[in-house]
Amino acid sequence: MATLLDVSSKAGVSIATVSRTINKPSSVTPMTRHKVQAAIDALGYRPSRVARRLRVEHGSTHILGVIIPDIQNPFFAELVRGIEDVAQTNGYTLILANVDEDPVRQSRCLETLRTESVDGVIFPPVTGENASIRMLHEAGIPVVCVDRRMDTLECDTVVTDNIAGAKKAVTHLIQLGHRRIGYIGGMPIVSSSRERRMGYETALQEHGIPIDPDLICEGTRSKEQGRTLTHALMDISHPPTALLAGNNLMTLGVMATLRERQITIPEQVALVGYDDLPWNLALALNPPPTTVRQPTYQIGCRATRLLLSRIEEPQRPPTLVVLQPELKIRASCGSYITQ
Amino acid sequence: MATLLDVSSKAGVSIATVSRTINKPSSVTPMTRHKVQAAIDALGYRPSRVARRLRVEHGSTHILGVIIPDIQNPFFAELVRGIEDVAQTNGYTLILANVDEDPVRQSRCLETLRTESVDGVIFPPVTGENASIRMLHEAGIPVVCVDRRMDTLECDTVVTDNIAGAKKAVTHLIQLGHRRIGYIGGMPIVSSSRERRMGYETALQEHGIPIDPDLICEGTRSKEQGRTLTHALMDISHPPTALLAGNNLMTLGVMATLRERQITIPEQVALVGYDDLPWNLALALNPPPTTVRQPTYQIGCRATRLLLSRIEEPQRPPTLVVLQPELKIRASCGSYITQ
DNA sequence: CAAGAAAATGTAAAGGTTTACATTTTCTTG
DNA sequence: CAAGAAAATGTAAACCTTTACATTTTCTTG
Repeated sequence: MATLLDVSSKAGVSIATVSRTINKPSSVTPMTRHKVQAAIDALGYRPSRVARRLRVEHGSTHILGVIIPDIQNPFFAELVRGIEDVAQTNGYTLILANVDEDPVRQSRCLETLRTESVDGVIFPPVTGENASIRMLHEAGIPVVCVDRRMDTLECDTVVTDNIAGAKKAVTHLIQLGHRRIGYIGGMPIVSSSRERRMGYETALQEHGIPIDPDLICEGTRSKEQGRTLTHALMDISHPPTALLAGNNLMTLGVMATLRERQITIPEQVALVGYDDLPWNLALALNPPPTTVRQPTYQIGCRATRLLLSRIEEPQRPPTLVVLQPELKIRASCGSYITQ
Repeated sequence: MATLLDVSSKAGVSIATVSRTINKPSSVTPMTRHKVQAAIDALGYRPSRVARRLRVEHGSTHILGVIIPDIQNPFFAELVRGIEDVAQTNGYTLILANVDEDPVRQSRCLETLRTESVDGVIFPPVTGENASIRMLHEAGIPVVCVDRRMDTLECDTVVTDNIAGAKKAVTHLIQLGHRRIGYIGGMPIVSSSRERRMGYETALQEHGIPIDPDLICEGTRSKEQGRTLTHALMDISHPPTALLAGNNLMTLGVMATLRERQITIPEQVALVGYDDLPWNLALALNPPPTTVRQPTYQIGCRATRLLLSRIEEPQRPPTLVVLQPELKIRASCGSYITQ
């Protein structure tokens, strides 16, 4: 690999001049500029980002860190895509790590990002893990929370309005005549699950429907859990006529279980899922499920722009961006039922 | 951020001793080791990977670059997951870039990876772009090709046996009695598409069925193309009774189009798709499609191990790993039909 | 054209680490 | 305990850039 020195000696100038030619061409005679450029081309020289990074004090390393539970979850894939697109157009590169909600892996990854001195980090936090974030804070590395929020707004955050999303879903079911509506959601430590449950309860209350604890099931965000919880819910003495599934994995679990139990959707049980599937894949499902769709790609974009702006202006107070989800009505709720 | 110097002065030793304590504890008195460790803990010191990388000559930067068309494609998501898992357990970090099959974006990304002096790169090449790879070669950065192969085996490669996969699929259809089998595949510049078509043709030949060019459609790997090509194929005078879709996006496009045209699967047209869907999502489709399943996660793992071993031993001759795909028989081909 | 200002270029330090080599300390053994 | 070997530690250079400051060149203008 050619270095600045190689170029400078080939061009017959000092390394400072070469550096300047690259970073601030206006500060250099057209003549030198030309000579240097020729040398650069001849040698195929590219500045080492590593060396550059070491030198430039608070200058950009132009790397962003992204930590997510699992890239195979279409929600996070879409999120990452949004992040990467904005990052790439702004000349930033992405470091990606999957941590499977495992706190050990997570803190190891955050540690790595710190030692890589990335310019910023985007990740969905779990309540109470402010420690990791503070660690980054102290190292002067800005953080943007996505999808979930912290208890206190310590850093920029981009989420969707989960309460509104769940409320829309449940209200839809109520308007269709349902009174016994079950909720199968994720762990309440993650803020989004908590909020969705809150939206569920609010919608019921607003329509004067009592909240029946038997109809509320919470577990981890896995498909397996979706199955188990569905079984549990359908086994109670007076089972629900409609279900709200708290995330995409659970939606699939619920659908699979109902199919197994020969319970038809929407005839016997109506279903609204949270999180849409990519590629209009939902349309290929049987039946195409009505879902609460989050603008996931947007979340990624906004989060990244927020991060870039904070890198510019580190002292700006933390911002909270709340995007609105949308109810995609498809076939899993049927049409109005009487009573 | 505390530096070596901070630690050394706090511990009352030289920076060299601190460095040694970290990298080769055996070369240091238990007593100093203890002092240094205490200082490190007190200061929360972590070595800067950036500085380390600059110094260590051909030592590891412990970063791997991964370039893919689109992380939202479940195939690549699964691939990346395999890569990341192996990387992470070996202490490597991943840089990820989506390039949408765009050569400009791709070469820009490869350039970035070079200037980041990553330890190695994993990516699915397109025929004829050996240039980019050579560039990395010259910079001494090893490359592993996945999913697709180059014309000449210049670097380690991990693929599945696409010919065998397509052949299995088509043979299955032939055994079910089909004679007019259409092929809707991706662009022949990518080796996997080329090979799948080859497998398709071979299977027909082996059963003495003439190849009808009208039944072969090729386009980009998008869902839209899947739609267009399906329309084209079903509009010919003597349309096929069975279809092989060349990749996951196309499979979905085909299914959607057939549904639109009220053509039932498998009654009116049998279908085999290439690439399975994650999360057993295929089971939720209507009908669950028979697919050729690649061991995608495995590909990622193998590729990464291959890359790590090459980093260890740069001179080893290039290896080709071919994994076997599997035919997942589900409902989209129906059962045997007579004639 | 002189002289001072402005522009271009050069010199050298700094950034945080690793490591070859030099120096000091500890150990071994006669 | 002396003296030489072995072990531990220290010193300083190197990795490649950027950039403050110094120096040289070019330009401006009276």
